[in-house]
Parts: sequence; C-alpha cells; structure tokens
Amino acid sequence: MGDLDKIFDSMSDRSLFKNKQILQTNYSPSNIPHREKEIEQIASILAPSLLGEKPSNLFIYGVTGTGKTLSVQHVTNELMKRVKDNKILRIEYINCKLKKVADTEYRILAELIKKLGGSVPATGLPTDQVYLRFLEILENSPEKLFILVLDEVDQAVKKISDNFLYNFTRLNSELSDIQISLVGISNDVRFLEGIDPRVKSSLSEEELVFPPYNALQLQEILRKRADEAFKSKCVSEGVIAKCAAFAAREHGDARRALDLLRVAAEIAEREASSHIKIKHIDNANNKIERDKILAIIETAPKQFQLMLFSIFKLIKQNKGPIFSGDIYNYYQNLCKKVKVDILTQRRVSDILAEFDMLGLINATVISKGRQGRTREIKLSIPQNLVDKCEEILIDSLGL
DNA sequence: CGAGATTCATGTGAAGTATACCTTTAGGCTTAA
DNA sequence: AAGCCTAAAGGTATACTTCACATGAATCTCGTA
Repeated sequence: MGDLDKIFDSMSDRSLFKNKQILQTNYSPSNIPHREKEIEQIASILAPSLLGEKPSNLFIYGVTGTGKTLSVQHVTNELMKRVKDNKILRIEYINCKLKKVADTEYRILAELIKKLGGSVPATGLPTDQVYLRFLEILENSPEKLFILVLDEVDQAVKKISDNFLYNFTRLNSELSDIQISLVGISNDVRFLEGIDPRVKSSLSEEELVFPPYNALQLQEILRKRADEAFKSKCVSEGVIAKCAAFAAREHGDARRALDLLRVAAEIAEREASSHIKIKHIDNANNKIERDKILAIIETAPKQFQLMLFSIFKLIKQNKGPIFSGDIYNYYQNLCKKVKVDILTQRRVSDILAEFDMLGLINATVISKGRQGRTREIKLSIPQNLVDKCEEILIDSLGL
C-alpha cells in the first residue's frame, strides 16, 4: 500500500493544477474582464424585473466565445440573488443547440416544462397540447415574471422556423398572472436578417452586440484564470500569448483559448513536465482538433460512416479532388458488399453537405460543362489522421 | 469565328412515406366486495 | 362497480424517398464576315 501512496502522492506533487475547474468551459468566474459595459447594459435592461415589471425582450449577438452566455448568466444570477425567495421572478436558461435535448420546438417546450417541475413525454403529444401544458404550469406558478434565456436560438430557428419565436412572443397575451420576457442569444450576426419582421420587431426590442476579443484582451482573460487555476510559476513565458494568438485567429474565441490552455496543461502534466511550454500548446491544438474529428467519426451513423469510408478510399486512390458521382458509385458497391440498403443520391447529397458543415470535408459545387455539375470534394482533416480514421471505420463497420 | 442554344450530371427544394414512439379513449376482461 | 389491460385512433420526430426543376460551363450549331 505504501507504494501506491507514493505514486499518488507524487502525482499530486506533480500536478500543475491548483483548481482545474476554473479552466473548464462551464466555469463561471465572478468577474468577467472586458465585458463590464455589456453586463451593465444587460443589467439595466433586465432590472425592471426586480420591481415586478416586464423587461423588454433582449437579443444578443456575437460569435462563439465572446462571453455572451457568461454575461447573461452573471446578470441573471445577480438578479436571483436580489430576489431571494421573493418569488416574483423566475429565470430559465435553455441551450437550443443541445442535440436531443432542445433542438426542436417540441423539445424546447418539453425541456422547459421539465425545468418548471412538470413532465411531458419525449414524443407523441400534439405541439399545441404541449403549449397548453406549459401555459398551465406557468399560470399556476407563484411568480409574476418569467425570463426565458434561449441560447443559440439561431440554431433552433434554422431547424424549426421562426414562428416558434413568434409563438413565444405572443404567449403573453394568453397569460394573465405572469409575463414572459425573452432573451435570445445568437452566434450568427446576420440571424435577424432572414426573419419574419413581426418576430423581429417584438423579439429585438433591445439589441446588444458582443464584439470579439482581441489578442490582448484574451491574454488578460487567460492570465487571470491561469493565476487561479495553476500552482504558481508553472506557466512558461509566452505560453499565454501563444494561446491568445491561436484563439484570436479563430475570431477571438475565449472558450477556445481556455480549452487550449487546459489541454496543454494536461499534456504537460502527463509528460511530467514542471512547466507548460509552448510546444504543449501546439500539441494541445492538434489534440483538440483530433479528438473532435475522431469523436464525430466514431459516433456517426452507419450510413455516414460508409460514406466517409468511401471518401477516404477514393481520396487515397486519386490523390486529388474527387467528385460526388464517384463517391456515390463507390458507396453503392460498398453497401452491396456490406449488405446495407443503398441510400438515394438525394440523401447522399445531403449527407455530403453535412460533412461539409462538420468540417470533415470541403465541398464546392462546380460545373464541368458538358460533364454536368458536381461537388468537388477535398478532405479537410489533416493527412496524419486519415489512417487512424480509416481504422476506426473498418472497426466499427466490421470490414 | 463567335453568339446563342444544348446538354450533361448533379444540385436542390418541396412534398410525401415509413418507422418508431407517444397519449387518449373506449371496450372488454378480471377482481373484490 | 372499480380497476386494469389492450387496441385503435390520432399526433410528432426522424431519416429517407420521389418528383420536379434549377444550374452553369463545355460543347455544338449555325449565321455571318
């Protein structure tokens, strides 16, 4: 047993982290640098709720990792602190992007009802029934105000259609004892452009734009968190700057920067290094990318995997860009071999589009004159990953 | 020779189908008094 | 009579198909110089 003690002890000695939690993406710091102005604005917009008056609907944009969610949560937390058990106000937060949780109108409502203490089945009820149930629960709750935060609404609206937002904004007219305010958060800056003007005017009574952080601001954020998260003096010079630079290149995504730092530290730890060095950042960058891709490939449905396999094989064979028609042919043969139903070209086309969205491939529609039109497809995952990916596919497809 | 029409292989949108689940409802059966 | 089970009716979501039309540059056609 003494031996184990020694191992574990040396482990904790070696650990670079004082508090790893702080670098986790869901950590909410008590102070949010460079967002003071925005937080103040959100606060002043939502402040009437403390007096039981309905605040304006608010709409917030900004690209990923600009602190939108964090700021809103910060303000709502503060609000709830002020309210205490006064029961005039209720705030719920829903992330519309979470697959299988809240990415359809039905599911959002279901999730909402669950949070309010009710329950609905995962499927089956007519949507208007779900609305009714939701209204009923709201009416029976003691609060006078309900603030609904919809994170990543753009995703939901893209999938559903904008009239579900309209439904929400109209809900107030059916409620007598309680009022609803919406706070929408969107990553897509052009989100409101393609939206029904009625919804637009009612939803964005107030608007707020979160600009991306620049490299300097990112550095400051990182440094602050690093100070709390790590034991002292284990971050080498230039590491923070490099993290910030990486993330600044990805349109100022602070979340990305923090991930980078955390993974880099994990790598350094595993290597039993006493410092986080610059090379660890590079490794971390690769690892994050790599893990993301592998996860996608591993969990993809069978048909998707067959498609991917076809793409990989063809790319290897051809050494150049390949075309959707070729992929379809290869895929058909593959299906016959594995005894799987063949999907239509139409569907395959959509699947390819999804791969493009996921960033696995890069597809461009081109016209080859008399040879018709196709998608020209290039792989956009690093070469050194392809073999590993193929391995996974062979494994999970049982080839 | 060059402008305009053709053509090909596929992209893409809309609408429909199949499947898997869900609730509600009503009828028939069992159970216990 | 109350309680329980089951099947039917009526909904939703998802993955996919069918149908029909849109694309856009290489190639063909044909009038013209």
